[in-house]
Amino acid sequence: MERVNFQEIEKKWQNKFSSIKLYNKNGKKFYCLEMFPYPSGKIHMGHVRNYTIGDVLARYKFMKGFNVLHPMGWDAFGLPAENAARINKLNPKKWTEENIDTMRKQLKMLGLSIDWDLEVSTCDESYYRHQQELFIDFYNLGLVSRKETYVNWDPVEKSVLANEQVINGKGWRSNAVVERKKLSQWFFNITKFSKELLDELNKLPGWPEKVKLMQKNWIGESIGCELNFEIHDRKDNLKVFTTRPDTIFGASFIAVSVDHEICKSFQNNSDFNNFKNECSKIGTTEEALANAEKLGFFTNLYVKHPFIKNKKLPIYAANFVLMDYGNGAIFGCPAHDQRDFDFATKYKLPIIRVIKDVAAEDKSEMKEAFTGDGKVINSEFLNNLSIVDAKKTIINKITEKKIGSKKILFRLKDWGISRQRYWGCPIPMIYLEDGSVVPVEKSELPIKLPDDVDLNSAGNPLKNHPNWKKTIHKATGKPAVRETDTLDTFVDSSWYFLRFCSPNCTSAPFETKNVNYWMPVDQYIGGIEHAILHLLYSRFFMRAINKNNEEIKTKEPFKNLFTQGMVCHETYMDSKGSWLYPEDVEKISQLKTVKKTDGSNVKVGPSESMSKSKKNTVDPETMIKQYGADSVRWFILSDSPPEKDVQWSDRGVVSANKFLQKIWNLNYTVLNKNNNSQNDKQSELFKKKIDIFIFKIDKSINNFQFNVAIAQFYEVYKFFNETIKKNINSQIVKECLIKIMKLMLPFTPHLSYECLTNLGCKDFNEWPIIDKKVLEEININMVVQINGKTREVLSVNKDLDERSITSLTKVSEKIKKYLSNKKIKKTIFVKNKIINYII
RNA sequence: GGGCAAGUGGCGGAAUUGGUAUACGCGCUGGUCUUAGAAACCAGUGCCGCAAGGCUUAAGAGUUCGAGUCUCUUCUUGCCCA
Repeated sequence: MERVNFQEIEKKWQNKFSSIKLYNKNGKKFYCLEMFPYPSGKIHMGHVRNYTIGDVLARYKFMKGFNVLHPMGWDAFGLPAENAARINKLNPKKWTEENIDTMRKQLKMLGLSIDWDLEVSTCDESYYRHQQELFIDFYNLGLVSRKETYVNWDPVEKSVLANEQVINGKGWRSNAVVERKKLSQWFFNITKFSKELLDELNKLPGWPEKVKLMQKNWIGESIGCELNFEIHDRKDNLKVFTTRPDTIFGASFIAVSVDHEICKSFQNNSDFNNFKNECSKIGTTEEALANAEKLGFFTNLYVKHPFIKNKKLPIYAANFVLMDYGNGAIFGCPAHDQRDFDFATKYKLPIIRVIKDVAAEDKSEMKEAFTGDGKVINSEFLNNLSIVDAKKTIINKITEKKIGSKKILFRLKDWGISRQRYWGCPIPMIYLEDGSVVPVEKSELPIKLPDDVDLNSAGNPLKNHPNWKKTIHKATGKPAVRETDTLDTFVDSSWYFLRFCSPNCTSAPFETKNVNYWMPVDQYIGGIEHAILHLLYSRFFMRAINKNNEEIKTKEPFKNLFTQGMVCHETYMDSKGSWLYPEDVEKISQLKTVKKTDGSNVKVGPSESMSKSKKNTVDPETMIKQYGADSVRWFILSDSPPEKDVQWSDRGVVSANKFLQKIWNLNYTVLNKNNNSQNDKQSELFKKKIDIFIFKIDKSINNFQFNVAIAQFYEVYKFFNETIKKNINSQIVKECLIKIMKLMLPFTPHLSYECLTNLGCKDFNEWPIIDKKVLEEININMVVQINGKTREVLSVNKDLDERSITSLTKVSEKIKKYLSNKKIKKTIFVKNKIINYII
């Protein structure tokens, strides 16, 4: 047996290329992009899977003649660098750059076809200066604003926390009780595009339905109307938003948020303040609101019902109405909204049914709100209408009476981009002495981050810096103060795909010509966890850039999206309840797993997504060193469909390695065989079968069914192995093997390069072309059924008609047995598939 | 609570989209080789049955000549939103 040293050939081929170019100048363009990584230290198996999928596709498209752009970069700003720098007492830039060097080296070990000459890093001045330019452009377009909002404030760290950094109401690091604090923040006005971002999801057939649905729900369009209620005995109105104007005749109260203007008169009322405090304890998530007991505070005020004379509705401040949705005021229709129902029951308010359930008899007393479809009742001019028609009618009436109008509300909020952090892109704005805020002149860009910051004190390091924020307003020469907040790192990743089109352009973020050539990204590949924010922000950015530069033709950045599954591994726990790394345990039998150090029993847990906290991780570099990059690539694609989770197993990678070893052996055998036989018939059949394999594998790759493609390679191997033993001309076997090694090239580039070189192949990068006619010529299997049950399979020529098939089945022993003395009532014949006799 | 997926051997999973269910891999069983093990190779492996044959895609019903695939009901699991 001829053995191959994978590490050796991988090194050899990796040394040949510093970066791999997949450009076919005359081919159609194909922009293949995987979500760029955060340089956290080392690559993990998730990266291996993501980038292997992308690499297979990029190499495949290149071999098919496409002009392929396949770049890589680093999402290099972010909080972990600041934390790591604080612990290790070094500069975040240094920490980040060291990680990038490590990870670039590791990615190269995987043999990815990346054009490293295009590499960008978002923490480089050469990148973020252009981001500052874009920020100023967006500002000038009216897409940036400054607003006061509530934030999670950590009083110890003196910093804003993201929602996920608040654990049980406490700061994740300081453990201090998080406060709600009103802060002035910068926003991108993404809501200006709400409608467009929602509607144009329809223009993305290449996106998973699931992701589109998630975005749709996130944007959350509600069509309803605004309605002004006249406050009784007062001159002013109360503006209410509702999605159910059809239930207006069932209204029995008004509920407003405790922050509503109307409540201001209760500022000094201790009962009200107690109530308000109670409300704030519930929290603000809608889940908490839905589950909490509905509480109200009666304001002693009433509104007039707009359609029922002399009817008054009481106004309550209620804990389930939020100020930041609609106008912070609703009308309550207890019969048809569960929250309103609960509230009305508690405060003994009338429950008036206005929608009749068509499917069921209405009982006299309601036990819960009815929210289904039905016909309108008890509603004067709306009676007997469907809900849809009633909505239209009532909105027209409201508009006619000039007491309101149709209104569409979105759940989507503007994108808050201010972060009180050091390691991010400085926001290029300055505060003048007169209190005004202006962008810096573009000629002053980049606004660089200082190197000498103190990360150990509480608060924003840039704000604490002795002189960084002090500057001069260029136009007036007067002193000014810089914005000390930095941009959310989602901003960095919202346009990096444009920068890749011209990464060295110094005069602008990108060259329009190049962007118009390469964009949109033809295939974007990444994790489902970015289904909403990153992808939505990027879609917003593309639209904003469109507004800024009318020559840009692309509106949707990602034409096709693929979301790969996670990499999972079993978990191991010792008798003390501590997690163990896979390399620290040994499987003795199916039932027994022990700790390597002391032989004690280990509890094996279910396979879960790899995470550092559960130590169920496997280090890619170790695996590559042990089995070779091609084996790791092969295994990560072989076991599961790429969109589903895959379970990492050592057995699996070992078997991948064994198979590639067999392929090497097969190459060796074929190279050393000399058979000059001229058995044309057998050779032709062999060639045809190989062509069919090529057709199938090509199709599987095209459909992202890499696991199926790999299964087919196993079949090809079996077929080759059997064939070699037969009397077939060696030259023909060799030609066919070259074709198969080319098909494997996107999966196992190193092995394929090496084998193809040995086989004397000159055109590595040309995908084998098959004779489509062979697909027609080859025999097919005809299934013969009696009463729908398969009784015989006949190998017959393609396209035989029913009569010829019948004459064949008549002589089949198996079929004769069933048909003797029976009358055939009916025959179903499907060409090239089945014939079914009903007896 | 709402929405969306998905349920196929001991396990990961195939199935040309309504036409041979269980491809391919793992594991397991037996064999060859070997002092032994590993590796490699050969054979077997859904269930019942000695066999002929019958049964089988979470459970149940329906449409159809024919259902893993379509429809309905139920159950279970996963994800997302609340």
